[in-house]
Amino acid sequence: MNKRVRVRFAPSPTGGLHLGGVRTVLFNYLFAKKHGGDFILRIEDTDQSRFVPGAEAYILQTLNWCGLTPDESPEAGGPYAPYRQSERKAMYKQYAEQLIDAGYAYIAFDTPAEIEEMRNNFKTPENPSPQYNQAVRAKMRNSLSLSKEEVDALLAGNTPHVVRIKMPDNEDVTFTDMIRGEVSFNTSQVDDKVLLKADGMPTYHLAVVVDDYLMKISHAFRGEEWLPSAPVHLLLWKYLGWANDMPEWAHLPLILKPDGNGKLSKRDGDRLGFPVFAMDWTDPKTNEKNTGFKEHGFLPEAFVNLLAVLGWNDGTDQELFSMTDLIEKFSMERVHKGGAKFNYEKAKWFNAEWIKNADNAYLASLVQPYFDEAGIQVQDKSYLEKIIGITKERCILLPDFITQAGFYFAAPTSIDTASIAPKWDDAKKNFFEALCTAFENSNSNDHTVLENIFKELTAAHGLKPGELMLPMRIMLVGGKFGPGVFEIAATIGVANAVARIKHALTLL
RNA sequence: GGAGCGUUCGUCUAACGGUUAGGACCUCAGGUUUUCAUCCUGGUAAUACGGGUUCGAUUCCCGUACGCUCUACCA
Repeated sequence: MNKRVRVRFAPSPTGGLHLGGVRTVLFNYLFAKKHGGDFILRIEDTDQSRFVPGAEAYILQTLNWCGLTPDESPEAGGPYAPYRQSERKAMYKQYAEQLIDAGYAYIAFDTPAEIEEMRNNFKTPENPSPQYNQAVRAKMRNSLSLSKEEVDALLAGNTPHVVRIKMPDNEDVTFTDMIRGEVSFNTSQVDDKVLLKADGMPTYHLAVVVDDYLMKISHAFRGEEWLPSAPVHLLLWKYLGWANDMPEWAHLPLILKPDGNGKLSKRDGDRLGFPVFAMDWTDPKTNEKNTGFKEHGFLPEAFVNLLAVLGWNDGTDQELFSMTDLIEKFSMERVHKGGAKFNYEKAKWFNAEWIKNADNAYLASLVQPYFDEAGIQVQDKSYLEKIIGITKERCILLPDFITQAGFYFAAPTSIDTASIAPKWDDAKKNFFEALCTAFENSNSNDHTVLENIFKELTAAHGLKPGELMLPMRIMLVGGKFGPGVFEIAATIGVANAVARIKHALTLL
């Protein structure tokens, strides 16, 4: 039982990656890295009708942004290529045939209309959605109910058909889930799932088993929504003769919408005003746009952190974890069984914490694009880093730096004169005019020098510093926010400060 | 309808039979900051319900309720 740890994330390329998907990746990744194993990205594109161009590239970009780069993938290749199921199509057929030959599967010729008819015929109040199972399969058109001659004739005539698993009657299938412990299903409750579709493509059920086997997957982690079909997969591993190679399973809890109940969906984000995708995603078919955590101004470290503790903790009070911490401390056994409601307020708190603790140069590189977009010119990189250092504790999301730090680079474009005007009078106006002169004469960029000048002048004018600080702040930064006024004046330079005060004076 | 899974403060969670049921977010009240934010101190707030087992149950068992997932030639 000392086989190499190999795990996979196997999305279908149908759209953007949302919180739940990224967390599944994260837990896979953490488990693999903790055990020195491999993390594989496999694209499950067996449903051509749902294929969305660009989705695969998007998924890969997202993983890279999060720092969850796969060891093997369609792009990176690897010893078990190809990693797209559509390119592995030819492999699945032989296993389907193997199952038919062994009596574990059969060929079914029923058309969608015939199945629909069956469902209508067998529908009762007690059983509103009849399944294609052992109770009805004898009444359908398949290799179990038809004679060999009929089947051969149908096959010779190229009649469209699928391959279905023949679920045994009343058999308990039990397995150990790493999160849930022992889980048990009775085969009578599960239907004869289609294994191979009429177009020759495998369904998820066949493909996941075959590929996990061929790719030597040691642990299979997926969302809780897969639990009910687990017995099908278990049986397939057994029927194919691979029982000894079967991976260990863990079904991850769902991430729920913040209000009400149910799985978090992309619609919830727009409805409640927060991102659910990792990065911006525009559906090329519908042009529907969903915003991402990245573009909202989240640090990837914060995003990974908040996802990790949504359903997992290390048993201590620690909440802030770096990727290195997570790799060291993660364990699947400590993952919760129940779903967790997503809370955007807490998510923002994680980001604020990460911004406060981040390296200034690193933050500068992340902030730069927002400044570019806002038209804020940065001449001196080290100046930017310095400014970020003194403003980062007031920022929750990266775009907050535009308002919290932008005034260090250019005079504010809008000045909140409305907050000054009510108490404005000539005495104050005279004071600020005198202050400009005094500042100019001092030619000092030392905040204590400037503060002393300011205080001496207020005394000379018979005014109180308290009623002049706020107006000065607003003149310098545009509003009621920011670090200490004299620190700001000293940082932007006394000449700039004077220019801003003079400009503001013309507006009052 | 059926099957499976789940259920501790509003939210995320800790407590692997014995705690005044702990922490964090949110919120509220103070303090620091002559702005705002940060920061600091403190408060409110939970074991779904009913039975067992046990000297003792948040914890183990059963039932009930509620919720979720699945019940496709989608994953």
